Amino acid sequence: MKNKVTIKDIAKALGVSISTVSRALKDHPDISESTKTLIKNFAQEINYRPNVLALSLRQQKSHTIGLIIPEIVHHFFSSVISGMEDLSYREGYNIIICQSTENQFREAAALQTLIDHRVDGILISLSKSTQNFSQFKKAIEEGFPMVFFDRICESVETDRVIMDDTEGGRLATEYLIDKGCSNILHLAASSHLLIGRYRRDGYIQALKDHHLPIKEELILKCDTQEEVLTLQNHLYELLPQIDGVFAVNDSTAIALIQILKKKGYRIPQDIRVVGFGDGPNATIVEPALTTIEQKGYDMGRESVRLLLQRLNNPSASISYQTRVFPPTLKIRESA
Amino acid sequence: MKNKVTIKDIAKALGVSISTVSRALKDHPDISESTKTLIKNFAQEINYRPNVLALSLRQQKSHTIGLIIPEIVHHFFSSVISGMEDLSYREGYNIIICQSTENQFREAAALQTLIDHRVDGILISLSKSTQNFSQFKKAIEEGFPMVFFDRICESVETDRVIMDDTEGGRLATEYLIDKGCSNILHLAASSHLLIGRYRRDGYIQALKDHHLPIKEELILKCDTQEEVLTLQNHLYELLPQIDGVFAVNDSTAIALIQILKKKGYRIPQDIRVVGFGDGPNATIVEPALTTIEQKGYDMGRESVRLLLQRLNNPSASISYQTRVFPPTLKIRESA
DNA sequence: ATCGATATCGCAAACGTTTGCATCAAGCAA
DNA sequence: TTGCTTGATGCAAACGTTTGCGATATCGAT
Repeated sequence: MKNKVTIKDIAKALGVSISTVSRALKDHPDISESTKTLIKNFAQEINYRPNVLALSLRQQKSHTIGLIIPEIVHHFFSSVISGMEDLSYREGYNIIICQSTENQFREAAALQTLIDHRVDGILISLSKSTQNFSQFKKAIEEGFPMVFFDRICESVETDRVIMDDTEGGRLATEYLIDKGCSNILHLAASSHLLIGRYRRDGYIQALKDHHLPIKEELILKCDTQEEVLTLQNHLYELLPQIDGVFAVNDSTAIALIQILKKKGYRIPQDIRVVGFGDGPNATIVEPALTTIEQKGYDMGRESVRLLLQRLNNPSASISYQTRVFPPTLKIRESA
Repeated sequence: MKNKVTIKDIAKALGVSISTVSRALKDHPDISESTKTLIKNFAQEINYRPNVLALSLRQQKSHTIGLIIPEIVHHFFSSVISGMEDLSYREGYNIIICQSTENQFREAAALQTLIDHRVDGILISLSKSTQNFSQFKKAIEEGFPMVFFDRICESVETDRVIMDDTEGGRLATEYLIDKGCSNILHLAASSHLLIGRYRRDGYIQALKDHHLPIKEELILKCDTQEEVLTLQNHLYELLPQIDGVFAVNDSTAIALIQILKKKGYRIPQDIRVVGFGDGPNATIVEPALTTIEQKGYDMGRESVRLLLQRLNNPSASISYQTRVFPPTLKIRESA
């Protein structure tokens, strides 16, 4: 931060004007070749680097994009970040990262901070607790480019990158049915979380498709490892009547497998289990988890692709797009 | 980014000067209470937000810190990021994240980008491939605040946050010895990676302490899941003569356990295995992995604490500090 | 009435760039 | 010589702030 050399220093040292230096450095045709090389060489020599802050202020463009993410320590999300970083790096953008920790107030603060920082656009996956979307709507109405990924909100019109959660839920459940299960427990996410609702919808649809009864008591809100443990006893009571489980994510599926095994259940012989996510744990648990693959890295890339596309299209000509990633069932041993 | 209201707009609307608005908004004593409330209310009303870019440029301080990290998708590193983000959020700083993907050129580019962005300081964990540290040294000499964490470099003098890897390696190995192992294989990281060397040093020290022979052929460079698979045959040849394994990280330990089990070895009865890291996988693999705990979140927090401490101490008065986190052995079932 | 103190406020420079426009000299045609 | 074009460069405003200093008005004290 100290004694950084500026364009002004170059001008003074070479006895030319600031504007000449500026133009020379970016090959403006008005500047003679001789002064250009003179200035360029000198700049190189003293290791001149433009001040991005000043640039951003001047051109009203920061080449920075903001990211709001629920939890960084989460395989899916960190994969998403990785994909985002990779692509934006290639495109000359930087990412400012904010973690909402599933807290809507912190999420709101993050949005404000990012806007204050004049990021060119924002990538966001909603926190579980967010119920009020007015600030997002307002930002978008004001023309702030924003793309929602994974945890989106249907009521705000904008670009989106999601996967087909309904189809994922359907696929998972149908596979269980095909394997002969008829009493399938669904460990679900909170119903106001869209992805949770969709996955449940898929579960229900598969049951309907195969003319199986939908039993409310077999849909249990339970979407974390911890929750599996707290609901342990209730789960044990349910067990005798079920022969398959579709869990809303891998970690609950795995936690469930662990307590099932402790009770002596054999998987998949006694109970079949399928998860959602296909994180690295899926191949470590025994039996290896059959689960829905979720392409975090690709979704991350696609999100910034969509954002940049909008940034580079000055006019709001193109209508909002929704990219849907198809789910794939990774068949392993647990079902 | 569009029609953002500025301090100038407020001035014009209220018929006062720009400086008055600026001072009023920050409670400068020169401004009368009446104009203060007038201006503040108006600013609130039209939802004025200062332009952080302009601020940063003016005060030569961006309230932003740069992070260079090898791989985001890695439990330890994502925990570190999480801790960093949490603390810097509290302290009013933002984080710009760059991923080196274990590539020294990309790492160098990231450093330059961050400096160009005038971040107030940099947090970095070196890529595996980095051998040339001149740019870091230069940056530090120029007074750029930088703290290295985990993957540090001894030859550059700066603040550091590490864990006692030697002690970790010693602890792990000694535990194996205590359990009766005398032929212990070490799956090691590349020796130019400092943490790899230290963990190996700890391994050797434990052997020496207990008067066990150090066999070079039992130290194998193998630090990823993939490498375990490629070295599979070589490992199988080694197996008959060993009764314990200390792996440089959890994922190799787990990969090893998996191929051991495939060969019919019982763990820990036939071979004891201890890992390093204590990620979420450690409790999923069977048998649960005995491993060295690595406090990523805390190390992340401590890193920004150290950095902010230096930022807030204008003079370079305080000498460089190295924070060392003590390792803890998490005893489970694999050893 | 004069003076100094005090309270309020505005001017303008500065942070590091970019860029429209003006300037100036040289060259050339008439 | 005059006038016009062309090539090369500099001036200054602008991006949105902060801040040292000067300006003005008010007021009590002498």
